[in-house]
Amino acid sequence: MTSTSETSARPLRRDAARNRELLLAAARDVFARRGLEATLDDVAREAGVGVGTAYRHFANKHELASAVLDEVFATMSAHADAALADEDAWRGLVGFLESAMDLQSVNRGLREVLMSSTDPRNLQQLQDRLMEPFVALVERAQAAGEVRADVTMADFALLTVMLCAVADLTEGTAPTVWRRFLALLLPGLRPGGPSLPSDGLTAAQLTAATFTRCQRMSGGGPA
Amino acid sequence: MTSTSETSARPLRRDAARNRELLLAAARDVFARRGLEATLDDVAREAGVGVGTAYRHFANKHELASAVLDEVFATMSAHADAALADEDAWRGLVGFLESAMDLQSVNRGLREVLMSSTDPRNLQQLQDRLMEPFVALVERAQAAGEVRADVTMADFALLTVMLCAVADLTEGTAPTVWRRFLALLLPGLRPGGPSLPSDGLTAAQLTAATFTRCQRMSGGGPA
Amino acid sequence: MTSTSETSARPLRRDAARNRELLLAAARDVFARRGLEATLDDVAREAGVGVGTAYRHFANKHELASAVLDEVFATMSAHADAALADEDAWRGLVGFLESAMDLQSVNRGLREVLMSSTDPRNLQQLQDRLMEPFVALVERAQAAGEVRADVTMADFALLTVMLCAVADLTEGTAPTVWRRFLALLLPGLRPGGPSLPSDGLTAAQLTAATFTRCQRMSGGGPA
Amino acid sequence: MTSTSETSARPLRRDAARNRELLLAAARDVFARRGLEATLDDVAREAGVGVGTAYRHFANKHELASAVLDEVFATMSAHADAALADEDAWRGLVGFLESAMDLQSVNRGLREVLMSSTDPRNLQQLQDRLMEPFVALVERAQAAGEVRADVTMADFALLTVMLCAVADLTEGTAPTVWRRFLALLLPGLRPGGPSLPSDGLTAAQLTAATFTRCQRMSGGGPA
DNA sequence: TATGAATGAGAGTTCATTCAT
DNA sequence: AATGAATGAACTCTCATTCAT
Repeated sequence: MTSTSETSARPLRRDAARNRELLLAAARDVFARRGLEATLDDVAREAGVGVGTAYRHFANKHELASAVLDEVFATMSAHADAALADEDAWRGLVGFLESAMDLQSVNRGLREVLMSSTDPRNLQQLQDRLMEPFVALVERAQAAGEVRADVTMADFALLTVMLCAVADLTEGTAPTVWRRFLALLLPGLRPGGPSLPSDGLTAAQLTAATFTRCQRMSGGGPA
Repeated sequence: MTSTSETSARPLRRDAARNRELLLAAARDVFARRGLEATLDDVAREAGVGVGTAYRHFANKHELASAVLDEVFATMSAHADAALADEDAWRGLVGFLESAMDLQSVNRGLREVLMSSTDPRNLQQLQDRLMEPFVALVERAQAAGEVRADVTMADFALLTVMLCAVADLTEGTAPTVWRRFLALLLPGLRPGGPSLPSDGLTAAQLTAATFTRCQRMSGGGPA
Repeated sequence: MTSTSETSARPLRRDAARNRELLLAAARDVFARRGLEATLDDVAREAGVGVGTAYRHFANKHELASAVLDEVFATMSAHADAALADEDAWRGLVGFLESAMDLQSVNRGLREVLMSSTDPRNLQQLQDRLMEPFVALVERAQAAGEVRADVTMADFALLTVMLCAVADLTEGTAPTVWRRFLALLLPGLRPGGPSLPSDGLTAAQLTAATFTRCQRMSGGGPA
Repeated sequence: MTSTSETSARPLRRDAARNRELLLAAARDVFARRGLEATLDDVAREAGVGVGTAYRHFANKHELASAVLDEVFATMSAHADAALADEDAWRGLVGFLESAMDLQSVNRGLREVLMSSTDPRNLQQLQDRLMEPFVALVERAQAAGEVRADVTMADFALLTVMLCAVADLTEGTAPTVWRRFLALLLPGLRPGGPSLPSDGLTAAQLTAATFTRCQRMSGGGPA
């Protein structure tokens, strides 16, 4: 479930996979607690290995962070899929948002990517795996008349970004207040409300927005 | 109008106060455009003075940023005061939120403090000057039956934080979408809605929340 | 004479020019003795300043090395100009080659650039300043019937490269043997010898050759 | 023919000698193409074995390079021997030089050792196997009156070093120009020319020269 | 008082070599 | 005997802050 990307035809490594796991675990922890600006040395130390080891497993800090975040995105995608299985379109959508926020509210690094849109690669994940079921959830809810027609998928995406901001600020003191704001936001998305100003973002605009900002991590980006 | 907080009994010096203004102007611009991670060298260069001069006027980068942000907070306070002059409690409150967001949506550094709650000092500003009329606005609106009773001033504060997150992401591509989400959020704060989960933050909690996170700027905080 | 590039309209820096000189002196020494792979930390230490200081004056190691080598190229150009003043075309040419080798034979870093053709920028120097009088020297000697017609300027350039190889090997033990090989090479370049195999390089080919190899220094080149 | 120097009384082991061959083959290729700064990991990967295996067979990167270069030196020795079989002393000598350069012109690593005189060990090879017939070739040519008397074997050695410099620079663009310079150099070595400045190196000096420079490879020499 | 040069700790990354499996 | 993961010192470059001029 938590196992990592066995990307290519690599047969599997021996017990050195243990270190990879140690590193991923450390990265999960460190990046979640201290954000993505945490040092690779810190991660390595937390994992109990040398920095060089980190670089054996991951090309650079960015790759390690991506690996860790990919896992979360995968989990979120799974949740989105599961939400589609709910026969109640609205409940499915809301349930997904909550499950996504459950993850985001305890993961500072995750919030940072979502809020800062660091780089293409993560976005790829977001789009390829998550975007699809996410869009499906929204459109299904709209088709079912549970969500107003003039709302876009990007509205829901930005909704979680907003809740991230709340979670960011309140993680240490009131880690569940985001639920309050979710509750505040949802009614406005149901049909029947007053018309909304400032058109919602198209998917393309959302992508553009997330692409626009600081793509650098480790020197100058994916390199 | 443009003169800055000569907090204590310092009489004011010669035309070297001009440098202070130059620095503040540069800092306003640079921090607004590039965020607080901009270099003090950059600010000094933009101001046309040496870095040393910056350090003569401000203890460290943090202090300069604070000075600049204090101005904005002062402006926001003024807007809050003005909003209290509106006889319509709800319109006043909403008008204030919009004016605050007008400032925040074009000021990346400002958004960063608000979203990250860098340090005590800024908060002081927030509380001492802004908080009071802000609270008054909210309470007046509640007294007038325009805002539901179980909503706190912190809810409105976090509301702007959330919109900051939106503005952050869309500044380059759709700089006014935050209005859409403001419109989405406001109805829920009016009386008559369903009860809200997860108690709103008290003022103390809000303060605490903003205190909790990354106090470091320049090494490890105010030093 | 040894003063450095006052490139632009910079009025002149105060006594911090002293450190620049210290750095250049140290770089001259260190690069000449140990070659270009010497550490910037080493240069800084030798100069008695911190690394940061080095980076204040020079964007990167490459720039510092270039600055030092530019000086030498300038000196070589001056020698070439002086050689053109000699009314004896052949003596002028040979004198220039000897003076160039006098510099190269005691400067390992210089030899490395000449032999390895590190990067465009140095080449620019070589071409813009040195190439012109060098070509003039050669062509004048050819016009005077002192150099065979089928010899190109590149032949003389490569001739010094070859002597660099000798100097490289014998610097510590027999620092003047290169003169022996110069004496060995020169007769062949005079008119009347047997035809030479393998066409001489054109100027373009020479440039191409020097461009071809390892352009990286400090990560990935001039960046 | 392809088997390698089993120096001492080691009987020879099983088919794990195959790995040695794989490594040598890979090293031949990699060092020839990319020079001696190529990574041992690269060599191992090219060989299809682990780095550890490389370290089982060779004490360090240096040893592997030496082994590979020993082969080339052996080949060169063979060519020298063959050249001695030519009844024409001059033709034999020149033929040898050409055959040596044929090897050197396509082998960057080889040129690097010859030009940089990395360490004792290689030199041993050079002296023990190559030096002897080389000296014989030269002396025979001198005895035959084909080479001027004041020329030493070291002159011919340095001659090839010089051509290496040319080859180094022109490998990618004009891989045969070295022949031009060989042709340029040879006439000067025949009897009857003007006396040469700067005494030629003695064999001892040549050895000393090659010993003098950068003995470090892998930290600080053979370790 | 203003300047801007100097500092140096720290970040990301590489690679020869060692050693557990 | 073979593997290839682990190590960690070394290198280049950045930037907040100090201090000599």
